Amino acid sequence: MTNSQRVQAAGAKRRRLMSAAARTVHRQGVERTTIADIARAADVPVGNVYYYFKTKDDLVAAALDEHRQQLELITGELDDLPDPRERLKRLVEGWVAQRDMAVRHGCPTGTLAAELGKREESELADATGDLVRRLLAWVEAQFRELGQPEPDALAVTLVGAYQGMSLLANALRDPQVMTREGARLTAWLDSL
Amino acid sequence: MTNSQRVQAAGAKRRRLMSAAARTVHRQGVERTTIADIARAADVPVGNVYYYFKTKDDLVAAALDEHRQQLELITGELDDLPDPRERLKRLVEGWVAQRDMAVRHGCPTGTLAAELGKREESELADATGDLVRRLLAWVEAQFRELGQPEPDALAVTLVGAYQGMSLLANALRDPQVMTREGARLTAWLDSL
Amino acid sequence: MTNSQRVQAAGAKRRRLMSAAARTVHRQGVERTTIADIARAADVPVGNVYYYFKTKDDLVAAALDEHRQQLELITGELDDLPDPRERLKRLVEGWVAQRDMAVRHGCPTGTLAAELGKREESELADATGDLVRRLLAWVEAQFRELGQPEPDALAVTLVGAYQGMSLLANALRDPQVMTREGARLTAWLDSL
Amino acid sequence: MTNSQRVQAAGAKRRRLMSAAARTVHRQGVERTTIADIARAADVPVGNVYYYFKTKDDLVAAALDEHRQQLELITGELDDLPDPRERLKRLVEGWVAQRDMAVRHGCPTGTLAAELGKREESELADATGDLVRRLLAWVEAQFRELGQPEPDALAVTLVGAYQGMSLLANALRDPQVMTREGARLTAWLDSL
DNA sequence: TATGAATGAGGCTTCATTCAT
DNA sequence: AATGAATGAAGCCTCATTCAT
Repeated sequence: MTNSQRVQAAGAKRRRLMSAAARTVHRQGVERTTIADIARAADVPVGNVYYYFKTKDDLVAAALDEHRQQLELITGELDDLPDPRERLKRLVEGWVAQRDMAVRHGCPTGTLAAELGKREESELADATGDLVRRLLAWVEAQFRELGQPEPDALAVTLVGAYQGMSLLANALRDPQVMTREGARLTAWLDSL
Repeated sequence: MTNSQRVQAAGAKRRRLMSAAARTVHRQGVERTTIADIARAADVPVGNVYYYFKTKDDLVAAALDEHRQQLELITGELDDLPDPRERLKRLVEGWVAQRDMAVRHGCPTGTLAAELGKREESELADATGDLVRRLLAWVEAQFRELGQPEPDALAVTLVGAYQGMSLLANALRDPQVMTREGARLTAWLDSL
Repeated sequence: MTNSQRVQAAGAKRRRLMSAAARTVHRQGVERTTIADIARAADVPVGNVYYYFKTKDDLVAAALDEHRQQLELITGELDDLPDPRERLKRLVEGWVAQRDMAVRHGCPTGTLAAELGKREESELADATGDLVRRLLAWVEAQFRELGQPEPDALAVTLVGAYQGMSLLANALRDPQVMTREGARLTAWLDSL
Repeated sequence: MTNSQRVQAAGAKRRRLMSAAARTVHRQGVERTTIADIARAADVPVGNVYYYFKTKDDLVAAALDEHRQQLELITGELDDLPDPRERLKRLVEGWVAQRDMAVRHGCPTGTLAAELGKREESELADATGDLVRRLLAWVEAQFRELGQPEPDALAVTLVGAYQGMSLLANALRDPQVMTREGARLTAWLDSL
């Protein structure tokens, strides 16, 4: 194995841990996820986890970062579309497409925010806030490009609707919540 | 102390524990709340808690029940209003009035749903679903009384908006989310 | 078992833990002593230790307190002697009598001071300092009663000699260090 | 890099590790010092430490050796003085000159002895004993040269006083202990 | 020799739950 | 019913040591 391969492998391991952390925390919640759970999911010996992340909170932060990357990937792709309205509609489509995930575990970011939001003076709570703000900012930019007044309020409405429908779909174990609300949001975007 | 007083005191203790469980779990989340936390908040010796609730999950169920009682209290009062539209608007008003709580700890039911929704095959998850359904049913009844088509979808929209705005207000630590979205919902209800 | 007996038993357990902590820490040093070591020595289940002491440092503080009690017991008895010179000579005698302990593990307070003195801004370091000061204060009082000038300096000399001879006896594994130095100190006290 | 340069560099690394071990262990104590601490202080990668020292105990032994070298350096220089009394007085002077170090971390050898002396059947304990004996032997030689009877006992007294005053200075965080006791020892040496 | 990475044993601590009165 | 105390199963984290190259 060459040096660069080793570095790559090491980077890969770190990334595996980040992804495993994101996945496991989404499925089980922060507090019900143990380091051992994440280690197992990443196929890494428990003791070795601490070589990459000093504390469990660091791993949770990494999970947040993973979601941030996901977000940027998605919005980055949507940015290729010429029409901001189309971008928003595709965003909603994506949410609906993931409805089964929402039914089982809720929105990854939203449930993380709900759990971490209870911590006071916490870096993790702040980081979750940042992540949410990032999504809001992107959505707001689309509304602004559409020439809408109060694009920030519209962004809160749209993202809030997504959070609400994910939470209800999860609580009711009903994917229809996602499809129906998704359709409503799409219609609403078209009506603007 | 007479026998009936003792029974009453015991009932009071149980109720104190329920209320303390609801309050503490709302503030800290299920997993970060210990039995000792609840016992302290209820001013009940730890060992005694188990006389009233066999397990921690039972206490969480009791917290859910406490929220259910709250819900019934509120909807019961609203039912006194003659106009269903007014009832819904007052409901939204109540949400906005509690914005500081939402900012600090989110919606009690919603955050509980987010945390418990991760559990599979869990009575607690089911119970949370029931609680959410109860609210939805009441809201749906109002929309039906208003002669709206698809009152169930409208209920999901309204309650989802509440869940979403609570989550965002909490994540962003911003009460304005509640006031602005509240105003929008009120206007929407007026427009129906 | 009556209530008072139970309380007594509980107190006894706490005291057993304190004594075990003092003994074990003296024998093994702070860092090489585990909570499990102390629990075993006190015949208490590990988990139960935390009912009495919140942290390991608390247990070490308790060990210090145990030594403080020992010190007060000893000086209290010596205070019954009418002559302060005699008191000091008996103190030295006591040190020499314990020479085998010194050879094996050094002076309990001194070795604790050596180990904890490395911690900066530490309550334990402060507590050790207090304990040392207590002994110094008592010795100083005797020298003052003897009409000696600079009784505080003499106290430092005497206690310092004790610490030094204990350390050397331990390092050299030689009880003679204690007897010879003890004799010298006795002669010195007589010469004042 | 030539072969000899490499060997020299390697030797330098080894020496750097020894010195770092001595310094770090003196500051933090044996058990609170990690291999990583020493590696960092020596600016050597952790994994590389084991090329020079097989175990942590070997590193501690190296620290002891470092102190032995220091001792020999000091006594070697003092041996240049013609008068043994002067040599001893200068030794004491050196101790007092280092009072701030004593206040912060105690005597390097003494605190090591206190910590390692608790180990039974330990090579490290033996090695510490040897180091102490070396100092005693040198001091004893001076007293012998001065024609004092029982030079070994006098050596124990002097070195013991040093250990005692270092320990007290450290425990009380008071450099005055060093200056006052140093002055007393100097006067004592003059009086012999 | 040099080095980042890996490994696993063990220590501290928490906490739901049970026990003895 | 009431209560302090007891119990033990985890969970998080550290660290000496080893490995692979």
